[in-house]
Amino acid sequence: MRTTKILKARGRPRAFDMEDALAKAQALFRARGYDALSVADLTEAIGINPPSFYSAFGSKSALYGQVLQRYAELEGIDLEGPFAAGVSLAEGVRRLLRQAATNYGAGNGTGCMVIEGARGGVDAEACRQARRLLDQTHDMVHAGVSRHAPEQAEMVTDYVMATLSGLSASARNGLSGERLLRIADIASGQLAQELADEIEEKQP
Amino acid sequence: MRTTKILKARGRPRAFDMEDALAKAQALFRARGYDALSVADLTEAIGINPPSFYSAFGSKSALYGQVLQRYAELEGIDLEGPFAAGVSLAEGVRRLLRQAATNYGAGNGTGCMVIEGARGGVDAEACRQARRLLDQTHDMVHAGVSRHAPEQAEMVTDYVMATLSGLSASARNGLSGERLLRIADIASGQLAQELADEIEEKQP
DNA sequence: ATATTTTTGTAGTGCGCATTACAAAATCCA
DNA sequence: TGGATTTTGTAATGCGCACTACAAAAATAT
Repeated sequence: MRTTKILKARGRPRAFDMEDALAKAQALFRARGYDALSVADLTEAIGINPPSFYSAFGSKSALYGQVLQRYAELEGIDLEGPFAAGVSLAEGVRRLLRQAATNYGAGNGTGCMVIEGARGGVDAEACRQARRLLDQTHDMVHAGVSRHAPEQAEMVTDYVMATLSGLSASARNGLSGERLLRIADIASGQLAQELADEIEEKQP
Repeated sequence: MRTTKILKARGRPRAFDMEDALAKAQALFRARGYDALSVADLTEAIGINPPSFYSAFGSKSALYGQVLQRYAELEGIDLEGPFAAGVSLAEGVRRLLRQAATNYGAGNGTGCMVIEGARGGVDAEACRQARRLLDQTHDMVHAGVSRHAPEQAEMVTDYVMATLSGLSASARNGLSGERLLRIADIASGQLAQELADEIEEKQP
């Protein structure tokens, strides 16, 4: 709708494009992380001065939160499809991990913004903001796994989240999309075997 | 030997214990990372003033390098045993990952100091120092794997390094040693399956 | 036209950081 | 005892950071 922008618009109009600014901030935060990116870096990249920055975004931390949300919406991986009805758990995990590998590999060595942000550094509040999103991801994976294998949900979720972290770290270490996909394939193949063994034990 | 300390010792003697100071610095750097730990934090923890700090360690970065080395020697995982003769590749990887899980879990939510340090943040030089050690680890894993399966060495090494990163991240997320071990078991089981499949394909 | 509202540019603010100048103190060597 | 050497404590230094005071500028509302 954007009624705010079109219908009203009192006062002096903004001299820069908001979407462009958010896109640039997202790319910078994703590449360098919260702590290593200064407000001066941001204002220079956007092409504005500090007062415009604070008037538009409130604070560095607030912009980071907005950008994290934007990243999750625009570039986050699909957590519903892989656990939909008609897809086995092993196959769902395989799809999830392959999707992550492709996604992280396409980021040009940046990995996942949420996972890397949640690892934290100097600013505790920024870390918390990323953690909130990562916790949401964790809960959605847990919910999806629970529908197939409630008793092993914690174990499988632990494994999936650890593998996502490993993929993101490997992406940041410069691994190609192909090599990331190979990691995802090994990781998901192993899980199929593990799940098959468990079923065997319970239904001999 | 410590000849330097006992035989010579000109000038005013040091008023603090060097080993204690290094141990404290190691614990702090491991828990908080390089950027989030200030020299003021360090001097306060050790119980000295800045001039003593710089006289003893040179700089924050130099102390970090020394402490990283110390960590690798004292708490690093064994990269030789798992790839020794008489141990299959799958079993070697299983031992390596279980060792890492136990090690990272014992760190009280700190994960691996080298892996986390290499992820970087604000200070590029500190990141490079950790990276150097992580590259050494990578090369040793690669060499160990190569002796068993030279053609798949890159793939297996990628997988092992990614899993180590995932375990370290999971440890920092607060997972218990038990849950980390379960992740390590699934991950090593998955690789064993993959390796078995490859052999099947080549010797049908 | 005038008042109102919002953004803009210039030029700062205070704070925490790693690091250091300096002189007194504590040891060894002659 | 006196000179050499190193560490110590006090107290700074300069720098980069997130953030802001202020007034001019650019739009709408009446």
